[in-house]
Amino acid sequence: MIFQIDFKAGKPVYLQLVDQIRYAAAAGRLRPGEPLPSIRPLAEELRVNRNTIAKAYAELENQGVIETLPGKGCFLKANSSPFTKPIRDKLLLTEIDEAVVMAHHLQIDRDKFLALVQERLDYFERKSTNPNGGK
Amino acid sequence: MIFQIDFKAGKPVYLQLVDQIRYAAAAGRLRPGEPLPSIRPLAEELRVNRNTIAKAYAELENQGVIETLPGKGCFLKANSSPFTKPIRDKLLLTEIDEAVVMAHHLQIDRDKFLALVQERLDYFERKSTNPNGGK
DNA sequence: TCTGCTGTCCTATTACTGTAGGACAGTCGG
DNA sequence: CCGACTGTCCTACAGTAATAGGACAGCAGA
Repeated sequence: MIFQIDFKAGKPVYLQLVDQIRYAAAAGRLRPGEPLPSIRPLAEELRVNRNTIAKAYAELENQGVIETLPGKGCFLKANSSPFTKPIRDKLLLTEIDEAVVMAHHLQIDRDKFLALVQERLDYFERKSTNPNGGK
Repeated sequence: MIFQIDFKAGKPVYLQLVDQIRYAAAAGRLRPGEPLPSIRPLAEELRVNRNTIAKAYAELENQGVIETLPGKGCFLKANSSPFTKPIRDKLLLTEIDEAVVMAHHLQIDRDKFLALVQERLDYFERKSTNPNGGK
């Protein structure tokens, strides 16, 4: 599990980590129960303070993506999403609307958009179904 | 054209404006060539500094959503998106992936997700085709 | 129990971002 | 040409967010 941090990306390091881990989980490159890299070694490898990693992990725990076992480490959760159904619906709707609005402004027509969505769904599904999905 | 600002939303006022205007444009509630509210009156109405509105408009101009005619005002552009095709593709792909990853973590299955996407496409298309789309 | 690992809390500093007010430039109608 | 409107630039201030280092707590193996 290697992460790519871009220090001149403008985006906070801890958020880059959050994104990459969420993405990796959705792509099946990280599997439920699998341990995440421990905070200190990862911090050293990425040349960042430990608290930066800790903040990313804390955020992921809030989102229900990972869980922390005191003294043992952090692990990818099996059943994500601690949120109620109405909240989950709203979260997803917001994301979808953002994509749809973006498509409008980029002048991407409906068919092309739908094709792209299916392609990405395939991409993630294939990866997360295939044990060697990662790379 | 009325905007709803939530001061305790945590989200910056100028970004709330940007979102609402992008959304309104995609929904056809704002039409190409149509003038946006002038900065000062709108600022007064929303109880914000003019520069907060100006910042939102500047951001929208960067995104190619609106254009500014010096001394005259700001207007919704007809052909949005000043970006090259590869950049546009990347922008859209990022949005779509975010939605797909979100769906994964919320445990929304493929069919439900696709149905939601179509529903939102319908929603925006209907609005932007119907002159009284707004409300 | 001691050592070395795990994550966590508290605190401090730094940098940045959001917001604000004053002065300026372009346009238009009297 | 003057006044009232348009948006813009510059500067300043305040709050917050990102990052960092020290000290602490839980677990496991020697």
